[in-house]
Amino acid sequence: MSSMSTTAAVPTTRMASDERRALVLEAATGVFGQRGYAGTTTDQVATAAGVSQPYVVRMFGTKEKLFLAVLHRALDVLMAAFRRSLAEKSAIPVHDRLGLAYADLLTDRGLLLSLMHGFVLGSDPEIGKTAREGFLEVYNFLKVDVGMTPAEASDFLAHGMMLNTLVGLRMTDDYDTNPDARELLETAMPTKLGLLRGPTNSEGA
Amino acid sequence: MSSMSTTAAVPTTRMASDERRALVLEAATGVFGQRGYAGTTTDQVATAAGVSQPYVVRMFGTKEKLFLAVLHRALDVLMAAFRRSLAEKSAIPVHDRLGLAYADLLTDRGLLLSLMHGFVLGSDPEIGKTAREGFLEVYNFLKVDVGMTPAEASDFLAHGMMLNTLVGLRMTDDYDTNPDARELLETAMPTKLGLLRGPTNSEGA
DNA sequence: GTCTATACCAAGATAGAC
DNA sequence: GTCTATCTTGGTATAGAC
Repeated sequence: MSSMSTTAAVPTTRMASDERRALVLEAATGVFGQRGYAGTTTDQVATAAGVSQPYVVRMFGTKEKLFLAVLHRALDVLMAAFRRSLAEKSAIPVHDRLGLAYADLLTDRGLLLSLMHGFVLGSDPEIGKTAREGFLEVYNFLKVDVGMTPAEASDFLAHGMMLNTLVGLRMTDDYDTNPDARELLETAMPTKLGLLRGPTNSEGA
Repeated sequence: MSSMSTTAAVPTTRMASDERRALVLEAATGVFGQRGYAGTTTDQVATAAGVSQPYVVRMFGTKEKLFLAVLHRALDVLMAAFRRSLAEKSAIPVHDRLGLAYADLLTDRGLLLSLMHGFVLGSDPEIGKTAREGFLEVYNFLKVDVGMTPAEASDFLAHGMMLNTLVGLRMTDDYDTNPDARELLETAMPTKLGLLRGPTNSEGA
Protein backbone atom coordinates (compact mmCIF):
# COMPACT_ATOMS: atom_id res chain seq x y z
CA MET A 1 0.00 0.00 0.00
CA SER A 2 2.73 2.47 0.82
CA SER A 3 5.86 2.59 -1.31
CA MET A 4 8.20 4.85 0.54
CA SER A 5 11.07 2.42 0.35
CA THR A 6 12.48 1.09 -2.91
CA THR A 7 12.79 -2.45 -1.60
CA ALA A 8 9.36 -4.03 -1.68
CA ALA A 9 8.17 -7.05 0.30
CA VAL A 10 11.62 -8.12 1.39
CA PRO A 11 11.46 -11.19 3.62
CA THR A 12 12.95 -9.27 6.53
CA THR A 13 11.40 -8.71 9.91
CA ARG A 14 11.86 -4.99 9.62
CA MET A 15 9.34 -2.95 7.68
CA ALA A 16 8.05 0.58 7.26
CA SER A 17 5.95 2.10 10.05
CA ASP A 18 2.77 2.44 8.10
CA GLU A 19 2.92 -1.08 6.73
CA ARG A 20 3.26 -2.56 10.20
CA ARG A 21 0.70 -0.16 11.47
CA ALA A 22 -1.79 -1.32 8.87
CA LEU A 23 -0.99 -4.92 9.70
CA VAL A 24 -1.49 -4.45 13.41
CA LEU A 25 -4.68 -2.51 12.76
CA GLU A 26 -6.13 -5.37 10.77
CA ALA A 27 -5.15 -7.90 13.38
CA ALA A 28 -6.62 -5.71 16.11
CA THR A 29 -9.85 -5.38 14.16
CA GLY A 30 -10.23 -9.13 14.18
CA VAL A 31 -9.60 -9.56 17.87
CA PHE A 32 -11.64 -6.57 19.02
CA GLY A 33 -14.49 -7.70 16.82
CA GLN A 34 -14.52 -11.06 18.48
CA ARG A 35 -13.90 -10.16 22.11
CA GLY A 36 -14.92 -6.53 22.41
CA TYR A 37 -12.87 -3.62 23.65
CA ALA A 38 -12.37 -4.55 27.29
CA GLY A 39 -12.27 -8.25 26.50
CA THR A 40 -9.31 -7.87 24.21
CA THR A 41 -5.73 -7.99 25.35
CA THR A 42 -2.97 -6.02 23.69
CA ASP A 43 -1.07 -9.26 23.85
CA GLN A 44 -3.73 -11.06 21.83
CA VAL A 45 -3.51 -8.36 19.22
CA ALA A 46 0.27 -8.60 19.22
CA THR A 47 0.17 -12.35 18.75
CA ALA A 48 -2.36 -12.04 15.94
CA ALA A 49 -0.14 -9.49 14.24
CA GLY A 50 3.05 -11.43 14.87
CA VAL A 51 4.76 -8.70 16.89
CA SER A 52 5.54 -8.19 20.55
CA GLN A 53 3.02 -6.82 23.03
CA PRO A 54 5.00 -3.75 24.07
CA TYR A 55 5.39 -2.88 20.43
CA VAL A 56 1.70 -2.59 19.72
CA VAL A 57 1.34 -0.37 22.77
CA ARG A 58 4.32 1.65 21.64
CA MET A 59 2.80 2.14 18.21
CA PHE A 60 -0.55 3.43 19.37
CA GLY A 61 0.21 4.85 22.79
CA THR A 62 -2.55 3.10 24.68
CA LYS A 63 -5.00 0.29 24.14
CA GLU A 64 -7.81 2.80 23.92
CA LYS A 65 -6.11 4.75 21.16
CA LEU A 66 -5.60 1.49 19.33
CA PHE A 67 -9.31 0.75 19.54
CA LEU A 68 -10.18 4.23 18.38
CA ALA A 69 -7.86 3.75 15.41
CA VAL A 70 -9.63 0.49 14.65
CA LEU A 71 -13.00 2.25 14.74
CA HIS A 72 -11.83 5.02 12.45
CA ARG A 73 -10.37 2.58 9.99
CA ALA A 74 -13.55 0.49 10.01
CA LEU A 75 -15.62 3.57 9.29
CA ASP A 76 -13.27 4.56 6.49
CA VAL A 77 -13.48 1.16 4.88
CA LEU A 78 -17.25 1.14 5.21
CA MET A 79 -17.70 4.61 3.76
CA ALA A 80 -15.28 3.89 0.94
CA ALA A 81 -17.22 0.77 0.02
CA PHE A 82 -20.49 2.69 0.06
CA ARG A 83 -19.16 5.56 -2.03
CA ARG A 84 -17.71 3.13 -4.53
CA SER A 85 -20.94 1.23 -4.93
CA LEU A 86 -22.90 4.47 -5.15
CA ALA A 87 -20.71 5.66 -8.00
CA GLU A 88 -21.14 2.43 -9.97
CA LYS A 89 -23.32 2.58 -13.02
CA SER A 90 -25.74 -0.30 -12.82
CA ALA A 91 -29.31 -1.36 -13.47
CA ILE A 92 -29.61 -2.44 -9.86
CA PRO A 93 -31.27 0.17 -7.63
CA VAL A 94 -28.90 2.06 -5.29
CA HIS A 95 -30.49 0.71 -2.17
CA ASP A 96 -29.76 -2.86 -3.25
CA ARG A 97 -26.27 -1.98 -4.41
CA LEU A 98 -25.48 -0.59 -0.99
CA GLY A 99 -26.89 -3.71 0.61
CA LEU A 100 -24.55 -5.81 -1.49
CA ALA A 101 -21.59 -3.61 -0.62
CA TYR A 102 -22.44 -4.20 3.02
CA ALA A 103 -22.60 -7.91 2.35
CA ASP A 104 -19.02 -7.89 1.13
CA LEU A 105 -17.95 -6.22 4.33
CA LEU A 106 -19.59 -8.96 6.36
CA THR A 107 -16.86 -11.23 5.06
CA ASP A 108 -14.54 -9.53 7.48
CA ARG A 109 -16.48 -10.18 10.63
CA GLY A 110 -14.09 -8.11 12.70
CA LEU A 111 -14.80 -4.93 10.82
CA LEU A 112 -18.52 -4.67 11.47
CA LEU A 113 -18.29 -6.25 14.88
CA SER A 114 -15.62 -3.84 16.08
CA LEU A 115 -17.98 -1.07 15.07
CA MET A 116 -20.82 -2.77 16.85
CA HIS A 117 -18.78 -3.06 20.03
CA GLY A 118 -18.05 0.63 19.72
CA PHE A 119 -21.71 1.49 19.19
CA VAL A 120 -22.71 -0.18 22.39
CA LEU A 121 -20.11 1.64 24.49
CA GLY A 122 -21.65 5.07 24.16
CA SER A 123 -21.10 5.78 27.84
CA ASP A 124 -17.36 5.81 27.38
CA PRO A 125 -16.29 9.40 26.74
CA GLU A 126 -13.84 8.81 23.90
CA ILE A 127 -15.27 5.69 22.36
CA GLY A 128 -18.81 6.98 22.61
CA LYS A 129 -17.96 10.19 20.84
CA THR A 130 -16.26 8.41 17.97
CA ALA A 131 -19.05 5.87 17.69
CA ARG A 132 -21.82 8.47 17.59
CA GLU A 133 -20.00 10.57 15.03
CA GLY A 134 -19.37 7.55 12.85
CA PHE A 135 -22.96 6.40 13.03
CA LEU A 136 -24.24 9.83 12.11
CA GLU A 137 -21.73 10.06 9.29
CA VAL A 138 -23.28 6.98 7.72
CA TYR A 139 -26.77 8.28 8.34
CA ASN A 140 -25.93 11.56 6.63
CA PHE A 141 -24.32 9.80 3.72
CA LEU A 142 -27.49 7.83 3.18
CA LYS A 143 -29.59 10.97 3.21
CA VAL A 144 -27.39 13.51 1.50
CA ASP A 145 -25.36 11.47 -0.98
CA VAL A 146 -27.71 8.60 -1.65
CA GLY A 147 -30.84 10.69 -1.33
CA MET A 148 -32.79 8.56 1.08
CA THR A 149 -35.53 10.00 3.24
CA PRO A 150 -34.94 9.90 7.00
CA ALA A 151 -37.29 6.95 7.25
CA GLU A 152 -35.53 5.05 4.49
CA ALA A 153 -32.13 5.73 5.98
CA SER A 154 -33.33 4.65 9.40
CA ASP A 155 -34.72 1.41 8.01
CA PHE A 156 -31.54 0.73 6.11
CA LEU A 157 -29.54 1.18 9.28
CA ALA A 158 -31.94 -0.99 11.23
CA HIS A 159 -31.40 -3.77 8.76
CA GLY A 160 -27.66 -3.28 9.10
CA MET A 161 -27.80 -3.49 12.89
CA MET A 162 -29.79 -6.70 12.55
CA LEU A 163 -27.14 -8.23 10.31
CA ASN A 164 -24.39 -7.13 12.67
CA THR A 165 -26.24 -8.72 15.54
CA LEU A 166 -26.72 -12.00 13.72
CA VAL A 167 -23.04 -12.07 12.90
CA GLY A 168 -22.14 -11.15 16.46
CA LEU A 169 -24.35 -13.94 17.73
CA ARG A 170 -22.56 -16.31 15.35
CA MET A 171 -25.99 -17.45 14.38
CA THR A 172 -24.45 -18.92 11.24
CA ASP A 173 -22.89 -21.63 13.40
CA ASP A 174 -26.38 -23.00 14.03
CA TYR A 175 -27.43 -22.90 10.40
CA ASP A 176 -27.28 -26.65 9.78
CA THR A 177 -28.34 -27.83 13.21
CA ASN A 178 -31.16 -25.44 14.05
CA PRO A 179 -34.10 -24.93 11.67
CA ASP A 180 -35.11 -21.70 13.40
CA ALA A 181 -31.65 -20.24 13.03
CA ARG A 182 -31.67 -21.28 9.41
CA GLU A 183 -35.02 -19.71 8.69
CA LEU A 184 -34.08 -16.49 10.44
CA LEU A 185 -30.82 -16.23 8.57
CA GLU A 186 -32.46 -16.89 5.26
CA THR A 187 -35.12 -14.29 5.73
CA ALA A 188 -32.81 -11.67 7.23
CA MET A 189 -29.91 -12.06 4.83
CA PRO A 190 -31.13 -13.93 1.76
CA THR A 191 -28.44 -12.86 -0.70
CA LYS A 192 -25.65 -12.65 1.81
CA LEU A 193 -25.54 -16.08 3.32
CA GLY A 194 -23.06 -17.57 0.91
CA LEU A 195 -20.42 -15.16 2.04
CA LEU A 196 -20.74 -16.01 5.68
CA ARG A 197 -20.84 -19.75 5.95
CA GLY A 198 -17.58 -21.51 6.63
CA PRO A 199 -14.39 -19.88 7.95
CA THR A 200 -13.89 -16.22 7.14
CA ASN A 201 -11.31 -13.62 8.03
CA SER A 202 -10.44 -12.79 11.61
CA GLU A 203 -11.03 -16.30 12.81
CA GLY A 204 -9.07 -17.99 15.59
CA ALA A 205 -9.65 -18.88 19.23
CA MET B 1 -41.02 -9.38 46.35
CA SER B 2 -40.59 -12.51 48.45
CA SER B 3 -42.24 -12.67 51.82
CA MET B 4 -40.74 -15.67 53.54
CA SER B 5 -40.09 -13.79 56.76
CA THR B 6 -42.78 -12.18 58.81
CA THR B 7 -40.77 -9.02 59.42
CA ALA B 8 -40.97 -6.96 56.25
CA ALA B 9 -38.57 -4.23 55.12
CA VAL B 10 -36.80 -4.01 58.44
CA PRO B 11 -33.93 -1.52 58.32
CA THR B 12 -31.42 -4.27 58.98
CA THR B 13 -28.46 -5.20 56.85
CA ARG B 14 -29.43 -8.81 56.76
CA MET B 15 -32.04 -10.02 54.30
CA ALA B 16 -33.25 -13.18 52.58
CA SER B 17 -31.10 -14.72 49.86
CA ASP B 18 -33.47 -14.20 47.03
CA GLU B 19 -34.13 -10.59 47.91
CA ARG B 20 -30.43 -9.75 47.90
CA ARG B 21 -29.97 -11.86 44.84
CA ALA B 22 -32.60 -9.89 42.98
CA LEU B 23 -31.06 -6.67 44.18
CA VAL B 24 -27.59 -7.62 43.03
CA LEU B 25 -28.96 -8.86 39.74
CA GLU B 26 -30.59 -5.51 39.07
CA ALA B 27 -27.46 -3.62 39.98
CA ALA B 28 -25.39 -5.91 37.80
CA THR B 29 -27.76 -5.38 34.90
CA GLY B 30 -27.13 -1.66 35.07
CA VAL B 31 -23.36 -1.91 35.19
CA PHE B 32 -23.05 -4.64 32.59
CA GLY B 33 -25.34 -2.71 30.30
CA GLN B 34 -23.14 0.31 30.51
CA ARG B 35 -19.68 -1.23 30.43
CA GLY B 36 -20.15 -4.62 28.84
CA TYR B 37 -19.20 -8.00 30.20
CA ALA B 38 -15.41 -7.74 30.28
CA GLY B 39 -15.51 -4.03 31.05
CA THR B 40 -17.44 -4.59 34.24
CA THR B 41 -15.83 -5.29 37.58
CA THR B 42 -17.44 -7.43 40.23
CA ASP B 43 -16.48 -4.63 42.56
CA GLN B 44 -18.48 -2.09 40.54
CA VAL B 45 -21.48 -4.37 40.77
CA ALA B 46 -20.95 -4.79 44.48
CA THR B 47 -20.74 -1.04 45.02
CA ALA B 48 -23.86 -0.47 42.94
CA ALA B 49 -25.68 -3.07 44.99
CA GLY B 50 -24.31 -1.84 48.29
CA VAL B 51 -22.63 -5.09 49.25
CA SER B 52 -19.05 -6.31 49.36
CA GLN B 53 -17.22 -7.58 46.30
CA PRO B 54 -16.49 -11.07 47.62
CA TYR B 55 -20.14 -11.41 48.43
CA VAL B 56 -21.37 -10.95 44.90
CA VAL B 57 -18.83 -13.53 43.76
CA ARG B 58 -19.93 -15.84 46.52
CA MET B 59 -23.54 -15.49 45.48
CA PHE B 60 -23.06 -16.35 41.83
CA GLY B 61 -19.87 -18.38 41.83
CA THR B 62 -18.06 -16.49 39.11
CA LYS B 63 -18.40 -13.25 37.22
CA GLU B 64 -19.42 -15.17 34.13
CA LYS B 65 -22.23 -16.95 35.94
CA LEU B 66 -23.40 -13.58 37.20
CA PHE B 67 -23.52 -12.24 33.67
CA LEU B 68 -25.39 -15.31 32.47
CA ALA B 69 -27.90 -14.79 35.27
CA VAL B 70 -28.28 -11.18 34.14
CA LEU B 71 -28.94 -12.32 30.59
CA HIS B 72 -31.52 -14.88 31.67
CA ARG B 73 -33.30 -12.39 33.84
CA ALA B 74 -33.33 -9.80 31.06
CA LEU B 75 -34.83 -12.33 28.68
CA ASP B 76 -37.43 -13.28 31.26
CA VAL B 77 -38.44 -9.69 31.81
CA LEU B 78 -38.60 -9.08 28.08
CA MET B 79 -40.69 -12.13 27.36
CA ALA B 80 -42.99 -11.44 30.26
CA ALA B 81 -43.60 -7.92 28.98
CA PHE B 82 -44.32 -9.24 25.50
CA ARG B 83 -46.68 -11.95 26.69
CA ARG B 84 -48.52 -9.47 28.86
CA SER B 85 -48.99 -7.00 26.05
CA LEU B 86 -50.03 -9.77 23.69
CA ALA B 87 -52.72 -10.87 26.11
CA GLU B 88 -54.13 -7.37 26.48
CA LYS B 89 -57.44 -6.70 24.81
CA SER B 90 -57.03 -3.49 22.85
CA ALA B 91 -57.94 -1.72 19.63
CA ILE B 92 -54.27 -1.15 18.94
CA PRO B 93 -52.78 -3.76 16.57
CA VAL B 94 -50.52 -6.36 18.22
CA HIS B 95 -47.45 -5.24 16.40
CA ASP B 96 -47.77 -1.73 17.81
CA ARG B 97 -48.61 -3.01 21.26
CA LEU B 98 -45.41 -5.02 21.29
CA GLY B 99 -43.49 -1.99 20.15
CA LEU B 100 -44.86 -0.03 23.07
CA ALA B 101 -44.01 -2.81 25.48
CA TYR B 102 -40.48 -2.64 24.18
CA ALA B 103 -40.49 1.10 24.68
CA ASP B 104 -41.22 0.63 28.36
CA LEU B 105 -38.25 -1.66 28.66
CA LEU B 106 -36.01 1.00 27.16
CA THR B 107 -36.53 2.93 30.37
CA ASP B 108 -34.16 0.51 31.99
CA ARG B 109 -31.21 1.00 29.69
CA GLY B 110 -29.25 -1.75 31.39
CA LEU B 111 -31.74 -4.44 30.53
CA LEU B 112 -31.63 -4.13 26.76
CA LEU B 113 -27.99 -3.16 26.70
CA SER B 114 -26.90 -6.15 28.73
CA LEU B 115 -28.68 -8.27 26.19
CA MET B 116 -27.00 -6.40 23.37
CA HIS B 117 -23.59 -6.96 24.92
CA GLY B 118 -24.44 -10.62 25.13
CA PHE B 119 -25.60 -10.74 21.50
CA VAL B 120 -22.31 -9.43 20.28
CA LEU B 121 -20.25 -11.98 22.20
CA GLY B 122 -21.37 -14.99 20.22
CA SER B 123 -17.82 -16.32 20.08
CA ASP B 124 -17.79 -16.94 23.79
CA PRO B 125 -18.91 -20.53 24.40
CA GLU B 126 -21.25 -19.96 27.34
CA ILE B 127 -22.41 -16.44 26.66
CA GLY B 128 -22.84 -17.11 22.97
CA LYS B 129 -25.02 -20.11 23.58
CA THR B 130 -27.30 -18.24 25.96
CA ALA B 131 -27.49 -15.24 23.65
CA ARG B 132 -28.39 -17.28 20.58
CA GLU B 133 -31.02 -19.26 22.45
CA GLY B 134 -32.53 -16.08 23.84
CA PHE B 135 -32.63 -14.37 20.50
CA LEU B 136 -34.29 -17.35 18.87
CA GLU B 137 -36.76 -17.59 21.74
CA VAL B 138 -37.95 -14.09 20.93
CA TYR B 139 -38.03 -14.85 17.22
CA ASN B 140 -40.16 -17.90 17.83
CA PHE B 141 -42.49 -16.06 20.12
CA LEU B 142 -43.09 -13.50 17.40
CA LYS B 143 -43.87 -16.19 14.88
CA VAL B 144 -45.70 -18.79 16.90
CA ASP B 145 -47.50 -16.80 19.58
CA VAL B 146 -47.95 -13.49 17.82
CA GLY B 147 -48.43 -15.04 14.40
CA MET B 148 -45.94 -12.97 12.44
CA THR B 149 -44.43 -14.22 9.22
CA PRO B 150 -40.67 -14.78 9.22
CA ALA B 151 -40.21 -11.53 7.33
CA GLU B 152 -42.35 -9.58 9.78
CA ALA B 153 -40.57 -11.06 12.75
CA SER B 154 -37.20 -10.31 11.21
CA ASP B 155 -38.18 -6.71 10.56
CA PHE B 156 -39.51 -6.32 14.06
CA LEU B 157 -36.24 -7.60 15.45
CA ALA B 158 -34.25 -5.34 13.14
CA HIS B 159 -36.13 -2.37 14.48
CA GLY B 160 -35.38 -3.56 17.99
CA MET B 161 -31.67 -3.88 17.29
CA MET B 162 -31.70 -0.37 15.89
CA LEU B 163 -33.27 0.99 19.06
CA ASN B 164 -30.80 -0.91 21.20
CA THR B 165 -27.96 0.53 19.19
CA LEU B 166 -29.24 4.08 19.51
CA VAL B 167 -29.53 3.63 23.24
CA GLY B 168 -26.10 2.04 23.43
CA LEU B 169 -24.67 4.95 21.49
CA ARG B 170 -26.32 7.29 23.96
CA MET B 171 -27.53 9.17 20.94
CA THR B 172 -30.14 10.79 23.15
CA ASP B 173 -27.35 12.82 24.74
CA ASP B 174 -26.94 14.66 21.44
CA TYR B 175 -30.63 15.30 20.99
CA ASP B 176 -30.56 19.02 21.77
CA THR B 177 -27.14 19.84 20.39
CA ASN B 178 -27.11 17.87 17.14
CA PRO B 179 -29.92 18.25 14.59
CA ASP B 180 -28.92 15.01 12.84
CA ALA B 181 -29.08 13.05 16.05
CA ARG B 182 -32.43 14.62 16.74
CA GLU B 183 -33.83 13.78 13.36
CA LEU B 184 -32.58 10.23 13.50
CA LEU B 185 -34.04 9.69 16.95
CA GLU B 186 -37.36 11.12 15.96
CA THR B 187 -37.71 8.97 12.90
CA ALA B 188 -36.39 5.80 14.52
CA MET B 189 -38.29 6.03 17.79
CA PRO B 190 -41.11 8.51 17.36
CA THR B 191 -43.35 7.40 20.20
CA LYS B 192 -40.58 6.32 22.49
CA LEU B 193 -38.49 9.40 22.91
CA GLY B 194 -40.24 10.80 25.93
CA LEU B 195 -39.22 7.83 27.98
CA LEU B 196 -35.55 8.16 27.22
CA ARG B 197 -34.64 11.77 27.65
CA GLY B 198 -33.24 12.81 30.99
CA PRO B 199 -31.80 10.49 33.63
CA THR B 200 -33.19 6.97 33.72
CA ASN B 201 -32.43 3.84 35.67
CA SER B 202 -28.95 2.34 35.80
CA GLU B 203 -27.25 5.68 35.61
CA GLY B 204 -24.01 6.56 37.34
CA ALA B 205 -20.33 7.00 36.37
C1' DG C 1 -25.83 -14.02 55.34
C1' DT C 2 -22.18 -10.85 55.01
C1' DC C 3 -17.73 -8.78 55.91
C1' DT C 4 -12.37 -8.05 56.05
C1' DA C 5 -8.15 -9.53 54.61
C1' DT C 6 -5.49 -11.41 51.22
C1' DA C 7 -3.53 -14.61 47.69
C1' DC C 8 -2.73 -14.73 43.05
C1' DC C 9 -2.72 -13.87 38.34
C1' DA C 10 -3.30 -11.13 34.32
C1' DA C 11 -2.67 -7.17 31.71
C1' DG C 12 -1.10 -2.35 30.34
C1' DA C 13 2.63 0.24 30.23
C1' DT C 14 7.74 1.61 30.74
C1' DA C 15 12.92 1.05 30.37
C1' DG C 16 16.36 0.11 27.84
C1' DA C 17 19.09 -3.02 24.75
C1' DC C 18 19.96 -4.23 19.93
C1' DG D 1 11.86 -0.42 14.21
C1' DT D 2 11.41 -4.08 17.35
C1' DC D 3 12.46 -7.05 21.20
C1' DT D 4 13.12 -8.78 26.31
C1' DA D 5 12.59 -7.88 30.84
C1' DT D 6 10.02 -5.91 34.29
C1' DC D 7 7.28 -2.64 37.16
C1' DT D 8 2.61 -1.80 38.80
C1' DT D 9 -2.01 -1.93 39.10
C1' DG D 10 -6.14 -3.82 39.43
C1' DG D 11 -9.35 -7.52 39.54
C1' DT D 12 -11.24 -12.40 40.56
C1' DA D 13 -11.50 -15.52 43.75
C1' DT D 14 -10.60 -17.81 48.40
C1' DA D 15 -10.14 -18.13 53.57
C1' DG D 16 -12.00 -17.40 57.49
C1' DA D 17 -14.16 -14.41 61.12
C1' DC D 18 -18.52 -12.55 62.92
